[in-house]
Amino acid sequence: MKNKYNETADIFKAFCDENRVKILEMLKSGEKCGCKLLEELNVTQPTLSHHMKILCDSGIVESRKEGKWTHYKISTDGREKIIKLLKEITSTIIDNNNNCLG
Amino acid sequence: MKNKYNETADIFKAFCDENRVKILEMLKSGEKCGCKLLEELNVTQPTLSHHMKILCDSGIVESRKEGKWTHYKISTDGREKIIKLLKEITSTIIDNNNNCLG
DNA sequence: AAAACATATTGACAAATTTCTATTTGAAGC
DNA sequence: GCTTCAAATAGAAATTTGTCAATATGTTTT
Repeated sequence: MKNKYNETADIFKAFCDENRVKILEMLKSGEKCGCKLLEELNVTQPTLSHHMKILCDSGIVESRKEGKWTHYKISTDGREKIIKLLKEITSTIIDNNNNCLG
Repeated sequence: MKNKYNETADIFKAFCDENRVKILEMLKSGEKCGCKLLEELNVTQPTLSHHMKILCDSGIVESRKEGKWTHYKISTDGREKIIKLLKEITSTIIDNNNNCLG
């Protein structure tokens, strides 16, 4: 059964694997297709596909199909939501106003 | 071998377990001792101890020993660092200025 | 239609993580 | 010193996750 704690946990799973953090770094410079990402990672294609699914499901990455390619990029919208979520789950009654911590 | 990707991944592991998210929620209202947290979670004491170690190691929680009790609270400092880290690893060349998205 | 390429899915296995029981450490009170 | 309580550690079992090989799906090109 799914609950909000679980859903939050699943979102942050995007950031708790070494290869997924590497993928995010590769996407810093902009949109890239799967085959390009695959070249720079020491994993097989199905493994990459698995990681891309987790990244997309969490909302931090969005994909765009174009012919036989899938292009991935960091989602500005997803990013904002996740930053907001992190602020929420770590806020306290003393500092629960989701300040800009810069 | 440890690298920066790994270290980042370890930090976000704090947020990718249901029970740890619950613990953070319990700490929203302020400092609590381990035995208090234990009352509200359906886990054994060694399991709680394990989760508290992961939370403290990531920097999001800090502990204070007082007699036989250990008091835990969300670390304002750790929180700021992790929010900053999340912004960094999800920033792009278009939006790499770590804006306040709050 | 067939071949080539990019990606997704399936199923199996290995590694990591979560959880427990049992035990240990350390502090407080009798 | 002994008991009690809080927390940590060790070791084992169960579950989840990451990975691969094999295969399937879907698109483009010949």
